[in-house]
Amino acid sequence: MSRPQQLSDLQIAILRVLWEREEATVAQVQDDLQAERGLAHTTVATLLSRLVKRGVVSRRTEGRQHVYRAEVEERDVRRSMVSALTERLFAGDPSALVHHLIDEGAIDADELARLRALLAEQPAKGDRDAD
Amino acid sequence: MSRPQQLSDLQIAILRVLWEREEATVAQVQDDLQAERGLAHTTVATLLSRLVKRGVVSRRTEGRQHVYRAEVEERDVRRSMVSALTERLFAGDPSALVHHLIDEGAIDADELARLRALLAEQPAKGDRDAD
DNA sequence: GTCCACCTACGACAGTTGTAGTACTACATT
DNA sequence: AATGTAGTACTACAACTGTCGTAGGTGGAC
Repeated sequence: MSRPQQLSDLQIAILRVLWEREEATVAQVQDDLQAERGLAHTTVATLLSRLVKRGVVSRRTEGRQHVYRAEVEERDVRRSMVSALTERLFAGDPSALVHHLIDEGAIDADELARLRALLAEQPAKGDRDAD
Repeated sequence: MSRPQQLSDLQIAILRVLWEREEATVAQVQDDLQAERGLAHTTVATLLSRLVKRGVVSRRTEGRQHVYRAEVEERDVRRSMVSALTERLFAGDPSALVHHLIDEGAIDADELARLRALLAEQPAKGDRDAD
């Protein structure tokens, strides 16, 4: 179950609302996305339906309204999308991705320090296979 | 210039061939992709044309053949795609992405050690803004 | 009891992608 | 010269995506 595969920008934006709210109606999703994207109510409804059809989102009917809920976890989506990207662009080597980020200067000094700390406390996790 | 935007899996696969070979004909690209994807010659030609049309790839005519060349650098594509992903999934925080990778255990002990070393030798690159 | 306001369902349409066939051209070989 | 071959151009088509509009149903306000 939950093989999130690849999701578009908009689809993720919608999921983000659902993740935050736990459950949401079309109107709530539309509202939350109003700032970044002014989508018509029906557009949001359509998107949600399509997401339901592919099992990424589920819904329950409450009165004459549908209440939607994400069926995939943010963590899983992150995992699958990051790993797809890593596959495509970094020959599947996640540390090459990290390398890239550092090289690009995408991570500022503060964050670098935090990462150093994180790495320091990270023991040999290599054999942690349990997933 | 070169605003690589988002590229699909296949498009990147093609670019990868061009990056490696510097220049390539349709036949060469098809050949190199033969293993991972058995695409018809015309399919590859179509893909390349579309890439040319959007400026990602250029071509030069040599005899009755076209010789294609990538017009975007791998590094730029990586940058824009990674940053788009970071935006979407990690609220634009690259270190959250690194955090995720480490959390997932995607990076094994060896690589972790290498990253520690990398981080250690990485000075305050925070003010390196030149891009 | 009527009518409005709110929702959903469905259809539509344009643009992109993956995939490939067909048509056309031009070089090379006999 | 005739023909085969290799290569490109163009067309096509199905899926998916982003975007809505319209139609239809239902509950609430007068």
